[in-house]
Amino acid sequence: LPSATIERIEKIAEKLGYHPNMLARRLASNKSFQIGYAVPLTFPGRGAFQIPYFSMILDAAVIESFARSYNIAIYPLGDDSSSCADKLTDLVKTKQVDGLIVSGLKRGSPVPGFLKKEGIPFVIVGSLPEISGIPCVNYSPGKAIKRLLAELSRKSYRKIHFVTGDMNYYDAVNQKEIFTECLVPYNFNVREHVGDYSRACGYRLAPEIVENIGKEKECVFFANDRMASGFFRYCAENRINIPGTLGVCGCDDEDYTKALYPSLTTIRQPRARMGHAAVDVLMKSIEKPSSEINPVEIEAQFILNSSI
Amino acid sequence: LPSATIERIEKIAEKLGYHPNMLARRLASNKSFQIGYAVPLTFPGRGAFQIPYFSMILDAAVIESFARSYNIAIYPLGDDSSSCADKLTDLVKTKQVDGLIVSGLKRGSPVPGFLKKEGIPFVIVGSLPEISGIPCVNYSPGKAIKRLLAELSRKSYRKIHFVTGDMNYYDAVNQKEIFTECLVPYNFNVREHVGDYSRACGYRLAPEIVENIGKEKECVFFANDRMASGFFRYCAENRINIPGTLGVCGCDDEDYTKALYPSLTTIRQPRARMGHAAVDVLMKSIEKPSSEINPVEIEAQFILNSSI
DNA sequence: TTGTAAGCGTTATCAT
DNA sequence: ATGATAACGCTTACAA
Repeated sequence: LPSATIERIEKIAEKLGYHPNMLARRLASNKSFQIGYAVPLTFPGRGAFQIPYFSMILDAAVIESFARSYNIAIYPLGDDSSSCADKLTDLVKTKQVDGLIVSGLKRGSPVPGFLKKEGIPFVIVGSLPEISGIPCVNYSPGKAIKRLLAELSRKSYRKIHFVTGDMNYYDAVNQKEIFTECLVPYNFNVREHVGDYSRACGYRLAPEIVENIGKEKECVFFANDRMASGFFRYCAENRINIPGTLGVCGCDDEDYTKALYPSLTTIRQPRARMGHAAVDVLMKSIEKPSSEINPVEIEAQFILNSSI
Repeated sequence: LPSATIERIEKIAEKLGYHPNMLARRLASNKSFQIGYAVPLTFPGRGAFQIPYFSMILDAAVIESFARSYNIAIYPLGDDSSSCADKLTDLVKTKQVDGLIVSGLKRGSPVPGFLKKEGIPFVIVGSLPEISGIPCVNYSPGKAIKRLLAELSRKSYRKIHFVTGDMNYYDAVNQKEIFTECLVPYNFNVREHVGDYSRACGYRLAPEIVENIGKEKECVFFANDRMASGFFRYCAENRINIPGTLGVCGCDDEDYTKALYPSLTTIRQPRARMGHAAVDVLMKSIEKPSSEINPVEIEAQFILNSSI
C-alpha cells in the first residue's frame, strides 16, 4: 500500500481511538502468537525462577520472542510425567500457544516422545532425549573442561575430586561422560563423588574431602557453582585456604559467586545464547511443522579465576 | 447440569478428539484470561529475572494466577516513561491482557497516573506513587528495623553506618525514612552513605568504613544483601573479621548469602507474599473496575544470624 | 483502490 | 433439556 494511505488510515484510527482487537485477530488467523515456557515446580520451597538456569533462559527467550512479535507465557508443571505431557499437548491443541519451550526435564522423560508423536511444535532445553529427531538446545562443556584440565596439569595438580550433579538429569550425565573422556590424555588421580546440585551437598562433602588431603596437590571440580559455594562456606568456617590447601573449580558462572573469595574458577554456561537459540529453533518448527531440526549445541567457556 | 450428562459429553468429546478453541472462547467472552507482568529492562547486561526480586515475585504470581485460571505473560519494558505507559495501555486496549502487574518503577513515574486515568486494571508492586487511590503492594520494614536496632543496642553497638539503596526507587527512600524514625529512641552515632544496590558499591565503600573504625563498636546496615555481599568479599580478601571487627546487617534475605560466612543477619523481604497479593489485588480491579482498592503492606521479618 | 461477504469457534439469547 | 441463531472483530477472498 502507498505510505500516504497508511498514514491517513493511522490518523483516522488515532482520532477514532481505534485499537485492534488481538483476540479477534488471533481467532481469524488461528494463531495465538504466544510461546509457552514450561518450567518444573519440582524444587520444594523454591520457585523455578529462583534457579538462575531457568530465569536466565527466560530472560533471553523473552527478548528473542519479542523481536519476532511473539509473547511468552509461563506454564508451571507439577511433575515430569505423562500427565504433564498431556497438559502441554493441550496447550497447543486448545490454541493457547503456538509452541512450547520445555526445560527442566529429567532423563528418560516421556514428554519429548509424546509431543513429537502428537505433532506439537516444541523445543527441549537442557536435555537430550534418547529418541532422535527431537529439536533441542544444549551446551557442550567439552572444550572448557579440556582447558580446565590443561590448567590443572600446568599447575601440577595430581588429584581431582569430581562431584557430579544430580544424575537424574541429562546435563549431569553428559558432563560426567565428557569429563571422563577428557581425562584420558592425563593421569590424574580421580575420585568421584555423587552430588545433587545443592549447596548443602557441597557443604556436606567438604569435611571428608578436606580431612583426607594427602601429599598430592588436590582440586575439587563441582558440577555446578552452587555446590562449590557450599564448599566455600565450609572452608571459610574452618579457615581452609583456597587454593593454598586445595583448588576448587565450579561450573555455571553464577553471578553470586562474585561475592566469594577467592574468585571461583568455573565454566560459563551459555544460558542467554541457549534462550535465544531455543526461540529460534521453536520458530522454525512452528513455521515448518514437518521439518527435521538438528540439535543445537553451544560451547561453554572456561573462566580462569583464582580458586585453582 | 446433571453429572451424567457432563460425563456423557466428555466421553464423546474425548472420542472425537475435541479440544476447545481458547482463541474463540476469548473472543466471544471478550477476555484474554491473561495477566501481563511488566518488568523493566533497565539493568544493563542483566535481564530482569536475574534479579531475585523480580523472579521471586514472578514465581508467586504465576502460581497464584494459575489457581484462578489465568496465565501470566511477560512484557519487558525499555524505560520507565510515558512511552512505556502507552505501551502498557495498549496491551489492555488491544485485549492482549486483562490487567497488568507493574514492577520496577522509579519514583515519580508517570505510569501509575496514566494507567489510572485510562481506566486500565493494574497493580503496582514495590512502589508507592505520590497520587492516591493507586492499587499497590509493598512491604514495610518497620518492625524488622526496630528489632534490628534493639538487637544492636543490646549488643552494645554504638555507631551505625547506613548504606542506602538507589534513591531513584521508592523502596530506598521509604527504608531510609523508616530507619530514621526508628532511630529516635536510641542515640546511635549514625553515618549515612549513599548506595545504589550494587555489589560493586558495597565493595567500594568498604575500605573507607573499615579504615576509620574507632573505639566505638560499629555496624554497617546495607539497604540490600547484594551490597552487603560486596562488603563481605572485601572483608574476606583483607581478613577482616565479621562481626569481631565490625558487624554487618543486610536486607532482603537473598538465597545466595547462605554461601557467605558468617551467616548474614538480614531483613527478609516477603516477596512471595507480595506476588500472591499482587494477583489478588489485580483480580479485584479486573472484576470490579471502578472499586477503590487500599494499598497492601506486608510486614518484613528480622532474621538474626551471626554477622552482628 | 474500495466494498462486500463468508468464515473462524466460541458464548449468549431466545424458542421450542 | 435441546436446537437454532446472532454476535464477537478480525482475515481472506473476490467483486466492483
